[in-house]
Amino acid sequence: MEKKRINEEKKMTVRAAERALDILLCFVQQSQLGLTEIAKQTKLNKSTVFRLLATLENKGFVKRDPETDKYQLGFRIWELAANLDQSNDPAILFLPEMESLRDELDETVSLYIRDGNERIRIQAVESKQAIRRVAPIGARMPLAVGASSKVLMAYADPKVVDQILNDPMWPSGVNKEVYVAQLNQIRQEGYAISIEEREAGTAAVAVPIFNRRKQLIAALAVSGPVSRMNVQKMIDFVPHMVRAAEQMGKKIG
Amino acid sequence: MEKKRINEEKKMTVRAAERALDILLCFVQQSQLGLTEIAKQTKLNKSTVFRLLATLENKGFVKRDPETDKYQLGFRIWELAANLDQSNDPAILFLPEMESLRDELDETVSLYIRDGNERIRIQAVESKQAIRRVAPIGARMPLAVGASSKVLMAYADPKVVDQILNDPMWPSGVNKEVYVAQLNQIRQEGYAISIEEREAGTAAVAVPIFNRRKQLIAALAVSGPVSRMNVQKMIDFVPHMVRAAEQMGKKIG
DNA sequence: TTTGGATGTTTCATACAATGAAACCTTGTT
DNA sequence: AACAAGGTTTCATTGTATGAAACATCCAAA
Repeated sequence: MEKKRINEEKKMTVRAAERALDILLCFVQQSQLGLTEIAKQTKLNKSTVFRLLATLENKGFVKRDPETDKYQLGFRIWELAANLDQSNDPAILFLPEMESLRDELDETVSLYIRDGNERIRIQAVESKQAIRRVAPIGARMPLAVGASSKVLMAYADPKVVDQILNDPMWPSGVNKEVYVAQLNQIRQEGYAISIEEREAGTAAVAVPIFNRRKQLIAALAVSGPVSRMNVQKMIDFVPHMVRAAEQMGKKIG
Repeated sequence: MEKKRINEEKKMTVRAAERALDILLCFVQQSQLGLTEIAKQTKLNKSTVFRLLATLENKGFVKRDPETDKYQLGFRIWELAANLDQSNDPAILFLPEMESLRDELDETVSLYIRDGNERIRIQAVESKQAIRRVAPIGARMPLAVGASSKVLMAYADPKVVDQILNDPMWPSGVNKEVYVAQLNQIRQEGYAISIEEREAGTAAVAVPIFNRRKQLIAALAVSGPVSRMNVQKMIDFVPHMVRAAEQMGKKIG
């Protein structure tokens, strides 16, 4: 029962998986490779390479070029690459919570910040339902309409609100008194709802995200087609959204 | 007696590698995942996931977010994505035509190929309308239902059709006689229509794409919410789609 | 035609690598 | 302090990944 003490460091890795990844990495240098070539580069047995390639092909990570019969990377790499971003701003930082919320509520979740007299959608994760609210990241919208706009305004500095209300660009169709009254109500209730306010067919509910100093960071919104989003349902969403917003707030310095 | 036993479904794949790839694929849907979450999704033992993740991390395919301590995709995915050969891939080659078609019809356009007894959406450009058919690339669907499925089957090799119809996985709810009759009709008319066939609320129309030798390359589909997609409208789409499909076919060798 | 060399594929016995269960940490919450 | 939840490590057992070698295919040269 003697123990092998070859390596001081214990490897807790899986050899077969390691080899599969090594094979994938061969394609960093060359876009097309034959089985034998790969075996040579990786110093693995041909049979081993054959089976691992079969596995990779099976899962769509590599495919064979019908012309040359050689192997090349498959579509799965695109799928993965699409999900690759990271950084430190809220748009990235809050993504996990937004995804959880999307999974809970099954509707599109968006994140907005104010920029001047507009709001910007800085992040979004969409519902997985075939018919869903689609939310392009980076889109700019007026602060006069929409649930998220009102949340951003309700918790903004009063001076800023004043300035925006008196901006010549403020839409004449939106009554300022009514609007200010809505902001008061939103501050009391902690959420805002809009139904086909900015966009036909779409309804949304939004809550504020605060940092630890109770300063407004962003607005978190859930939106979908009016056919699925009645008022009661949106009110039921609020506690979930508030909890998510609190988690997000803790993440910020 | 039988000389050719095509597609002896014998697994020549490596389980450990398969599982590692399954773990990677979890990140297609979520950008960050904990070990336990992954174990749940893949139905693998925690220890197994731990070791495979260690392997993936070691090779740079995943890394841990210092903040959340969760796993996310690593830099290696970029290296691979940079080397994807796009030149002869219909999914890339046909993108311009698909975008034009989307702009013409203002509904989501998808491209499907057959893979075994399934179809895969290898490319999609979505309608710009807020409420739209959303079409994740890479999605796999059964060949038994849906407009694109039937187009792929209608123009497939009869032997292949036979094989798929007799596959034990064929859904018992789909009558084969009716199905085959539909395939005949599709061949005559040159297009297929489905209304809430595979997915509630969604309708689609599909046409075949042939290469110069009149071999089936892929199926081109336009889909949207049933509220916008009535039968007459879809029939009106067909000439536009056929023209696009012909352009695409010419692009292929 | 035969020969050879270079690919890719399949078979098989065997060793040992991968595995699941359970114990063990760590961290945060009540 | 007790608990829960996520992550890590250990260990015996087995079944799977493995290399060697045979087989198959192709193509080009003799």
